[in-house]
Amino acid sequence: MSVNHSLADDLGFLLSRASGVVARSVSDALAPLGLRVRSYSVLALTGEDGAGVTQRRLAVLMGLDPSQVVALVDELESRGLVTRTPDPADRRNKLIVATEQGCQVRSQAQQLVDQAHSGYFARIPQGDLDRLRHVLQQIAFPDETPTEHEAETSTAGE
Amino acid sequence: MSVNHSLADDLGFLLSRASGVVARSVSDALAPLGLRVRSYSVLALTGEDGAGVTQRRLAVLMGLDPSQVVALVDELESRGLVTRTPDPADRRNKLIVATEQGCQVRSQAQQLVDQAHSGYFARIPQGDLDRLRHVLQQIAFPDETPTEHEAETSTAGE
DNA sequence: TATTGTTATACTCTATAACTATA
DNA sequence: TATAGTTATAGAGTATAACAATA
Repeated sequence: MSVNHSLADDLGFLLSRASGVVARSVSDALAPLGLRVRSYSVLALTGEDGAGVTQRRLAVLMGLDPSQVVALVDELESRGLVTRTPDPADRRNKLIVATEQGCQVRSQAQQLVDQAHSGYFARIPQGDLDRLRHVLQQIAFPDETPTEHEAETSTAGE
Repeated sequence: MSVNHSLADDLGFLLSRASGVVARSVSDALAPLGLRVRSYSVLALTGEDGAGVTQRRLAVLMGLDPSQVVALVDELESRGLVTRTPDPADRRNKLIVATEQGCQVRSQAQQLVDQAHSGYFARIPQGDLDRLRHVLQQIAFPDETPTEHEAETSTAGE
């Protein structure tokens, strides 16, 4: 399994290159909104649960150290895009919720991100993209049992 | 194509997460050899052409700015793993060639990288990995016509 | 004692401009 | 002039340890 390596065939290298290409494109697309990939991710995640997300959960979901989340939330909060309120049930938790303005910026951002993505993904068949998504999820979250939030994608082909 | 975003389904996000997971693992695996992902890539690329590789070409292949290549080559050169000699045909070019010791370290490194990769890729069917590689190449090198430098590898795939 | 968030710090990675030497 | 390499620098991303507030 380790014969005649060409770096252009190395999956780790290709992941890094592809990730960089897309991230740069997304970053450029988000610049007009004053967002970067990370702050966009935070904003996107705050929209997935109306009750709010704890910073700890943001860190887990984004694969970051909790200390890195602080500055991201600080910035969004100072711009009035999210609020940071202690959870009444457990005051150690801070619940991050998008403001109305934050929701507006988020949907604008999602459009821009989609445009940027389409520049790279549009030419690739939808089935390939679905398989790509599935495989990437396996790599990115190796511990997750796929049946948890995935039950429909059954590749099992050829 | 842009409905009901969940970040866990966002290809850009998944690329970044997966890339980070694998890169960290590879980086840890290479630590005993005093290499990081970047320096390993340089070393790997020097092995693909016996005549040597120019720094400019390294920069293009790795998607880096030429100025970033300098420090990488400096480090490998100071460790005696590569040599940096002016091209007699065009003395602006510096040809980077792996030394004998560099070749030894490279093959050790490739084994370690393979082990690290297998931790993530082994459970994924080979056909899926081939498709993944192909799609990633399209994303990472959108301008390339795949037949250009893929004519000789003839991996008997598809 | 354990957990959430926070601060501080250091290191790596990335991006850019200006300089040199060769062509 | 144009290109390959180099230097310098600033910003963004990443990793770690220590601390305060709360459970």
